[in-house]
Amino acid sequence: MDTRQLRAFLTVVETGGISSAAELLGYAQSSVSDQLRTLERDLGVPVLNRTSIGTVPTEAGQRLLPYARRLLDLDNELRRSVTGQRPLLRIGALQSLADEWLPEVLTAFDHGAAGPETADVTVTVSSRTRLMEELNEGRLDAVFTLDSGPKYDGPSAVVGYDRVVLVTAPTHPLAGVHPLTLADVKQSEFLVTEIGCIYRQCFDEFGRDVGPSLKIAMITGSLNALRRLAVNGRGAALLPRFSVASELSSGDLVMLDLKEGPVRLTVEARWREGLGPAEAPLRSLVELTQKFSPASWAMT
Amino acid sequence: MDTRQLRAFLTVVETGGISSAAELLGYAQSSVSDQLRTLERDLGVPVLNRTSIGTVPTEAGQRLLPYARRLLDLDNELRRSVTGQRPLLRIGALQSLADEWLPEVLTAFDHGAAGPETADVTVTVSSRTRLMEELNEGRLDAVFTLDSGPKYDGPSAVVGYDRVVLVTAPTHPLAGVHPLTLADVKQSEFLVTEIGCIYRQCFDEFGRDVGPSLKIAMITGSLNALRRLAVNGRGAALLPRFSVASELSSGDLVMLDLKEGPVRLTVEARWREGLGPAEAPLRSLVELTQKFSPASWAMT
DNA sequence: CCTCCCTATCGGAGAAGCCGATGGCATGAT
DNA sequence: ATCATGCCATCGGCTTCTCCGATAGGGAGG
Repeated sequence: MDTRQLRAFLTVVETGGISSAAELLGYAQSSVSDQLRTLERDLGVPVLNRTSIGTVPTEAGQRLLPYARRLLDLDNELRRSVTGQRPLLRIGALQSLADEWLPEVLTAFDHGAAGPETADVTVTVSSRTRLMEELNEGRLDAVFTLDSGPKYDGPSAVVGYDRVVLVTAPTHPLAGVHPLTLADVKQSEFLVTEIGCIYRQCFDEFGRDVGPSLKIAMITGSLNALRRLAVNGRGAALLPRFSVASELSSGDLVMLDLKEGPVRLTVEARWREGLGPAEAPLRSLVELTQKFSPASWAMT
Repeated sequence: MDTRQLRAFLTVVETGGISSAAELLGYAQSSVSDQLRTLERDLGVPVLNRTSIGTVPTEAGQRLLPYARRLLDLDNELRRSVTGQRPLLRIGALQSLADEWLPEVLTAFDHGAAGPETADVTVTVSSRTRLMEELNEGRLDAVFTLDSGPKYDGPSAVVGYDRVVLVTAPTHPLAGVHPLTLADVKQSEFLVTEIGCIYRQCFDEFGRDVGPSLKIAMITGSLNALRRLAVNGRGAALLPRFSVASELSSGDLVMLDLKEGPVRLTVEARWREGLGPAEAPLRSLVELTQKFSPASWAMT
């Protein structure tokens, strides 16, 4: 049994085909085919169903899948441990968290941690659903996400809270209205992100509460673009407060004092069991995140 | 990375030399030397210190050791899972437990368990210290031992209790004495096992309580030999009651009613964490052992 | 029916695995 | 000191495996 064979198998399953796996791995197609044949001869059981449109795991292959992942993980962990490197902690986060919050936490972690609690940290930015996929498939060790989504049955911890706020540029018509009513809000145009994004979800919930008449001025996939548009007075946006913390403090955006609608958000850390040497650093990091919540994170 | 290389490394460490490992594995000495060189080239770090009297792991090799074991374990588990075999549960036990108690428990387990709680069970008989060694090194998944010995920091459960009894053949002079006093006992000659055995420990404790004048008639390493000697009237023996249960019920041995000295024994199950698919069967087995304690096991 | 994409197979070149034999090196006995 | 012993690395050889490019088969979709 060879890690190459397991990696080949895993890549075939993940890419859905032998040819694509071969290209990804830098082998000839025939070589991967050979490797798989060797693996199946070794195991005594076919693990892949080859069809003319692709290759999918058999029942035995599905049983093999988690083992292949664990073995390859263990192989990486082994190499780090043997060569005396620090353990690797692969975390994932939503873009907003990765942009506005993780950098400070991670620098604090780098400076504060010591002994067995240090680790090399990689951060992967992705959507909530993809983050959970990667966590479940073992490509990530831990994720930080804004709550919601299906239940997670692994270990987790609440890291902090935030609320959703309605922001505009200070020059925006709504910015001077006190107090602000829902009727005023309905006049304005909104900047929103694409469906599936946490911010879009907030907006949709807000829309359900307020009524169906909210006007969408622009849809963008990039959080930074959306913020810049708001700063330039192109409309209002409904966002977690921490994600516009710097704009609020610099005055580029103002928070409207609307009583209705603000949604409470929970920032949660979720991780895998059996992390090995990365477990201690992760726990230390999670504790740090809980202590680290800046003033702007407090629930008001 | 290849399982052969890891197996070679592990065998070298366990046998203390490359030549011995090669012989054990069925390779030529030069082949194992090659395998190790390949492994070290792959890892980029020397993992073995070769000397003219043997080979021992370097610091990096000691870090490699637990990973090698886990990987090889995982490889075996994988093969079982993929080929649809039941998980393997490797248990170890003291000879007395393996002889007098486990057979019935295991047949009950075989007949009663179902679904994911079945497993192929292997039983290894060994001394308490070796059992704990093999458990810690991952060659056994669980052990059943009579308590005592150093603390164990893994999961464990008390499976039952027993007491130590003084037995002789019914024809033995002591058998007719009622009530029996310590003075009577000191007249008799004892059959004992070798140092290190649980029975010998009972005897030694008894000796400390009674006084230093106990007479040893014979020392034997075999529990069966000791029992047959007792049955044939060659002396008295101090043994856990369950280990002579059949002889007591058949009348081949009688239990002397000595008030002093009986020691309480705890039968304990200890197992590893991270058993994988063998965990559910083990828990089921442990529960079964707790329910299964026959009447003769009750503490009186 | 033809085309396209995916995969298996084949033959050859190169690499790796394995072996037996040899030699170096430290230890321990003579 | 010297020799013998046991351990390991190295070398040349044979075999086997690995990988590749090219080719062929076989279903899906136009």
